[in-house]
Amino acid sequence: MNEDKIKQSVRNTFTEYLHSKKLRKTPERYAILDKVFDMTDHFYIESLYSTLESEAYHVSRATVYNTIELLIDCGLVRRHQFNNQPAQYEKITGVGNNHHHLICTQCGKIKEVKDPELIKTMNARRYPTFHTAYFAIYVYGVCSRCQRKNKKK
Amino acid sequence: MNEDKIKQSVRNTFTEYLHSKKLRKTPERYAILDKVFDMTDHFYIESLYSTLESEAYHVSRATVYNTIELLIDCGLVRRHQFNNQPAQYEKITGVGNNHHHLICTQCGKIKEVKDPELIKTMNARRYPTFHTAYFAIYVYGVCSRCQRKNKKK
DNA sequence: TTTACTGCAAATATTTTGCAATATC
DNA sequence: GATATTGCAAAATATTTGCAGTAAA
Repeated sequence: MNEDKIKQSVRNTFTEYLHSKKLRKTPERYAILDKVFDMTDHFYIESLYSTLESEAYHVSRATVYNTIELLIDCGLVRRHQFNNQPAQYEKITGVGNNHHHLICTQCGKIKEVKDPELIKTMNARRYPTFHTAYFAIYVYGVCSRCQRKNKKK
Repeated sequence: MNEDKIKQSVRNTFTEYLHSKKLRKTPERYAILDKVFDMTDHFYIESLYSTLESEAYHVSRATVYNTIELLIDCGLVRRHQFNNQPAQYEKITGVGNNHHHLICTQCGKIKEVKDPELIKTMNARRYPTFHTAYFAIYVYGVCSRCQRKNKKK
């Protein structure tokens, strides 16, 4: 699926969601959705906001915060929060869970890794009385770069 | 292992850590460590701080923040952060990873669940060039209480 | 025409920082 | 005695909120 088709598909998802919740289909919301899906990596509210600004599309921060909340609610975006850094977000394309995160406790760098077997195992898990929607796996440790740095000392 | 023995053991761990990093062994640090290990559940900096205050042991918030950072660094405490709530912490006793978390996306309630098989699977994972220290698994969904609430509507 | 949504600015809340006083090593 | 750590207050930062104006339905 190419980028345009993905965007069209997520726009449809969003439209359905807005419709079902009786929320309004404003140009701001679609502009934000589009920029979110231009992002190739994790992003912050601030980076999303300034990307929009840099392209001369002005929306208030309040609207960015508000819209991201909607995108999370309809499953198009997920939030991550590490240490006491500002919240990070990532777009969700296709199947919700297909990777997880390695987080370096020294430099804070985050790497996505695919591990289909583990994902399969996780998907098979059931917890009584709990309706699972999705999950997140964070592996903490020391990345190769920091390992090398440590050796030098 | 009873509570006193656990406390003695974590005090030793902390002392070794402070020693190895050439940090000072202040009474404030040990008082905070002790209160952390009195906590039976997840806690906030603020709840830890006010517990100390209520027992007439005064430390500044800055010291609480600073000490928690040390406890995380030496593996006695872990941080969690959901939504945009303040950071939550939990003490780590014995083996680091023996439970994971179910988080209700509606009411925000967090439940710890044991799932030894899954933990075993996770512990067996290896990621090239990455030195794993520990991991966290968060399962998001709707708890039983909220499921019932939703049905009523 | 109704009222949900937007932008802006102010408010809130958590965490961090600067600095003088104190206590550990 | 040197300096790491503390307490306090102020600052920084991220996010939320109130409100008046605008636009979607």
